[in-house]
Formats: sequence, C-alpha cells, structure tokens
Amino acid sequence: MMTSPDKRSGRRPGSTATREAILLAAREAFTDSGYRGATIRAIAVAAGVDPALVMHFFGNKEALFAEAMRPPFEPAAVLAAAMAADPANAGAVVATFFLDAWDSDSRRSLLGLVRSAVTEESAAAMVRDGLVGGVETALASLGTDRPGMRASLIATQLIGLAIGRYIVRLQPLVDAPRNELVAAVAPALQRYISGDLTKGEGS
Amino acid sequence: MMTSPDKRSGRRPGSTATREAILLAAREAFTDSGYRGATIRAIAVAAGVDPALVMHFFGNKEALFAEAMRPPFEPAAVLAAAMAADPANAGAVVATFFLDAWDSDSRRSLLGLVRSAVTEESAAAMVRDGLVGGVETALASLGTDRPGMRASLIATQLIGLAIGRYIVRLQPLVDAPRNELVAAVAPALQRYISGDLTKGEGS
DNA sequence: GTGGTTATTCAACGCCTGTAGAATTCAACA
DNA sequence: TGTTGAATTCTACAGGCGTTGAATAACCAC
Repeated sequence: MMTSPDKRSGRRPGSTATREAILLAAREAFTDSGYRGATIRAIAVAAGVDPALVMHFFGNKEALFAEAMRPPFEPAAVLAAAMAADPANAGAVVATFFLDAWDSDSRRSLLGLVRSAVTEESAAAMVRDGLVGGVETALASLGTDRPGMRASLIATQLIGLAIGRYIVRLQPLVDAPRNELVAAVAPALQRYISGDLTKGEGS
Repeated sequence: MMTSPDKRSGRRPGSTATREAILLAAREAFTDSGYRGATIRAIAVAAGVDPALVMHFFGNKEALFAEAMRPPFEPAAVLAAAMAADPANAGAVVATFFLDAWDSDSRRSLLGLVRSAVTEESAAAMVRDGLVGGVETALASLGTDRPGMRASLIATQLIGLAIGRYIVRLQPLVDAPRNELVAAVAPALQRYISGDLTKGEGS
C-alpha cells in the first residue's frame, strides 16, 4: 500500500517476449508429460532461460500451470452456439469442434489439462469448474433437464475420445479421419445433450 | 544352467506373505497417485518393509508396476459372454460389469492402469495390448466389421466414464446409482458393439 | 551523468527419488 | 549343530526436484 501512482522510473515490465516463450514451453511440457512429469528446469531450458526466471515471473509451479493451461476457448459457448444453430445436430457440431481444436496444435492446452487432471487434484478442479461447470450452466439456461448429469456425460465421451486418440494413441482412432470419428461419436453426444437418458433411443 | 535339482537346503522361497503385502500396497499407491506419483519408499512403508526389499523382490519400479497392475479379469471374456447371452443387450451388460468391478475396491488395478496410462508410455501399452487388443480379437471372432475401431470406441466411453466418476469425480456421476449410469451409457456402448458406425441410429 | 526498477543469471540449499552392496536375521535341512 | 540360502535391513550414493537470495545487466526517467 502507499505505492505512489506516479512512480514512472526504472525499466518497464512486460516489454520482452520472454514471458510468452516460457508460457509456450510450459504448455508443451505440461501437455506432453502432465503436471508431475513436467519440470521447471526442463521448461526453462526449452525457453532458453534460467529456471529462476520462471519462478520470478510466476511464483511457483502451480501458478505457472494454472496460467499455461487456461483453455483458449469457452466450451459452454461452443455448445450454446451449436444449440442455437441446429439443436438436432448439436452432437456432431460439438464433436467436430473439439476434434478440430485438438488437431490444431496451437491449442494443446486442453490435452495438458486432461493429462494432468488424472493425477493432480488442482488440475481436476480446473476441469470440473472451468469446463464441465460451464457446460452445465449453458445447458441449464437452455431449460434442459438434469444439466449436471448431461454435462458430465458429455465430458465422459469427449475426454475418453481425447485420451484414446491423442494420449494412449489407439491406432484406429489415430488413423480415422475426423469426419468418421464425428459420425461414430455424434449420436452418443446428441443423446447426452438432448435425449432421454433413461430409455434406449429417442430425442 | 546345471542347477542341480536336488539342492534342498537353506530357507525355502515364497513362504512368507510379505511379497503379497508389497503388491497390495503397490496397487493402492499406483491407483491413488499414478506411476510417477507413487514412490517405492512410500510403498515400502505401507507394507511395513524396507525399500530395498521391494527391489529385491521385483528388480525395479517398472517391473513392480507391471506385476501389480495386471488386470484381474479378461475384458474380452466379459464381452464374449455378454454377446453369447443377449447380443441386443450387450451394452448394458458390459456397462454393468465394469461399474461393478470398479466399485468393488478389491479390483482397483484397472483404475491405476488408467491413471498411469495417461502419463506413462509403458502403462499405455498395457492398455492398448492387454485391454483394447483383447476386445478387438473377441469382436473379430464374432465376425463383426471393423473390430479395431469398435474396440477403441468402447474403450473411449468406458475410460471416460471411469475418469469422470472415479478420478476427476464429477459430482453427478459420483452420486448417480449404478443402474442409472448403465441406462445412460448403455446405448452408446451398444452402438459401438453392433450398431452402424456411419449412421445416426439403428443396430 | 545518477538513481531506480526490472530482467536475468549464478550458486546453492534441503529434500526426495530409484537404486546398489554389504551386513544381518531367520528358517530349513544335513 | 553347523551350513546354506533366502528374507530382510542398514547405509549410502548420485542425481533430480522446487525454490531461494544475492548478484549482475539492461532499461527508463530524471
């Protein structure tokens, strides 16, 4: 407190691109190795920087993880847009969008999040609150019944698909073109979004 | 070679229950923390034993993991039995069986396998070959088309469900009774087992 | 120039890890 | 009883980890 608002001397912060380079390296490390497997030292080397600089910018490993893994889009918004366009086809739209996002490696943070959520409680909380929670409120605002259960089931299928295709690398899932995977998975998603969860078929 | 078959002096091996205690502790540790998170020292403490004894019995951490995480049942056999009994209902049978297996904590090794497969390549290989591969050959011997893709899709939904309910702990999935989850997920599984993967509905 | 502020590095601490080898206890047989 | 071989423990190494505090270098304002 009492930090005078006019102090304008000294080197200005944020002028260099180093911070972004660290975040980039961290995203890659967390995506490839998960929270525990990624090391601050390796991230620093990848960014061409001293490990202590990472601490200087982000404080500690957990904070770095939180900032690096922030998802680059709102899954809830994706679902809302898909429902607004064509409710009967929302499953396919959502599946297409996620596969696109995962295949474009500029947005690999979701994979790192999933990979870390499995072993690290703080990452699991980010998935729960940031991703599934958002979808749940989006469904609720559409007036759907049991939005929490539906959002969870959707996450179930999408996370499973991501793990199979990108992490465990099950060959058929790796080889299949996107549209084929979409066709395979869309009906299940459609059912979770707007179908009757107690009966076999129907919407 | 040339180990004389009559040497019968000295303490006999395998007489104590210590080895089993170590395996039990290892299963619990790997299940709770994954491969990297679990430590030999913690496993030794939990088993009431010196860390070096763990090495003495199992050689190294990876071998211990492989022996501790061997799945206690054959998923392929489960699917085959379900198909033999009632093909149109196999999805529900498989879902029921897996939820039962996961809820009975005497068989938590599958969870540890999933948890570790996400960060450890050797564990991922066990999932690929031991679990998904078995289901694939089971489907193939039933004459189903595209058994590899089907087995992978089944794994996708089951692994996603396990992660959501037992690892990330999405509340709706944790709270829901088993039969409700079975009803929610069975149609998707049924489609992956015997449905048309290119069209929306139908079997 | 000088002084203040930030970026960046250096060197090190304390802790935990998997693992190795020697030493010791213990049960089974001669 | 004495010998044998396995079960078990003790001690220790070498390396990696997250983190810290002090030091230097670059920048900006005066």
